[in-house]
Amino acid sequence: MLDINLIRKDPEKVRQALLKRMDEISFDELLAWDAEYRATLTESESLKAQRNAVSAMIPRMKKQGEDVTAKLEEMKVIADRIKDLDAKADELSAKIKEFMDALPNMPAEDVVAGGKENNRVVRVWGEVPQFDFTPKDHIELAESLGLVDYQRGAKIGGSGFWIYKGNGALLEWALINFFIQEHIKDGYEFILPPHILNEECGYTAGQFPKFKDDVFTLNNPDGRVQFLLPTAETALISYHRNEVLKEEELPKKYFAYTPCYRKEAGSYRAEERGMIRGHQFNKVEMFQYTKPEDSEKALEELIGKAEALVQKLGLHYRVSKLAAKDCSASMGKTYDIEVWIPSMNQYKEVSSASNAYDYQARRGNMRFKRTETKKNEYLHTLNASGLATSRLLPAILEQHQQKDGSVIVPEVLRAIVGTDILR
RNA sequence: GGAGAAGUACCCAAGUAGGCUGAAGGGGACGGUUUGCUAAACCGUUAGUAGGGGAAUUACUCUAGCGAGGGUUCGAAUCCCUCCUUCUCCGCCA
Repeated sequence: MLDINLIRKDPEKVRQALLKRMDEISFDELLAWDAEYRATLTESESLKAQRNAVSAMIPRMKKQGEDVTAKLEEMKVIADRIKDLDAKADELSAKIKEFMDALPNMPAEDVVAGGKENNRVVRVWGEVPQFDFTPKDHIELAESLGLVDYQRGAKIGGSGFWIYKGNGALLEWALINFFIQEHIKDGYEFILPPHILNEECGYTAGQFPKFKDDVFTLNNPDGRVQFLLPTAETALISYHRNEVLKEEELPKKYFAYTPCYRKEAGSYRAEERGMIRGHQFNKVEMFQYTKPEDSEKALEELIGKAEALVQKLGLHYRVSKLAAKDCSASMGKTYDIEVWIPSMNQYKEVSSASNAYDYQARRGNMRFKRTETKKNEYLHTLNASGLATSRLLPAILEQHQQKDGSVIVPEVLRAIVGTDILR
């Protein structure tokens, strides 16, 4: 949610910012509704003031034995008028909210306009691995090493599901555990949230109402909206919903491990076989609530942490700064970490680090009390995957494969996997 | 799943034959007096917030607000309805 005051004050500035990610946007209608809304409110409130005054008089008049029937009649008319005005105000405010809800975040100053094609690679780490043999893709490796069972995954869950088994399960588990240990070392608090969330979580995150179709919704007979989280961010953003935090407890740093459940309707591509895109994947997610002045620095911290993890796994990757249209709607600035998948001859996202600024905080009414001014201000919220394990596994298998079809286990995972090499 | 009870400010808690109770009292916190220091005692402060009008960052003013949302009424913390949450008991269960 954007601050409507910004639009009132300087609609053109907001418009220009949004045009980086939208084809067209006009605030004329919104501003007209807004003006009418405020006029209606002013009238209704002054009538309420009158009503309150008279209502206070009535018992006193009664006490003195005066006749109040004329006053009662008069008030009846005012009460009706108030009802009408409030109904009109509610209607306008609903329209305004609907409009505001649908607006995406404003891209940061330094975020360029346009889509994917304008994403800019800001860093590359390591080199594209060269093989003196014909490398296998991760599906072949996973099956030949007995790590993943795609057939039975589809049998029990449907297409887009797979099963980790044996050393594959251990490897996945080791990744999750490795990340958990690293985040704890860095002072992030470990959270295991519910996987089924209520509607407000989706609204606060910015997935609702626009992107409702992307998530698995429970079929509740009473019509109550509950859905499977598409990322732990959706849970963590609501952790402090409707709260006012103390300035001295900021920044709040959390991380969570959850599977992520996504419909991914229509987004399959032939090349994205195996574990590149599924309906359920594992991810460890970092999250920060910060003061406004600290969020830029926090974003750099998050992307740095995520990169350090990929480095410790010895995987070649690059970092891209996304153009405005490629950022998700709630985010003002996003970096992606993309890891090299040899068989695809492509980089695939394993982490996305974003600053939502106060966009989500407004939706979820999350503030902190500034000690100096004693005023409440909106927090800034940031999230970063650290990391999506289900996409790392293909990268590890493919990048660390040997001529004989074995795979070298990254050193940091060996204690849990229990072996240096998978064969 | 069945049956009950409850949700009031930082915390505890009073408050229903509807009307100067936007809210008694206590605790805590903060400030002060006393004191060499601490404790104790005493005095004082402790709704904040959101929104509208207006000054247009600070006066002023109005509105809303007693879990949330509706309703009845001239007027609701108080009456009615729906929902949410918590607690207790029963059932089921990792």
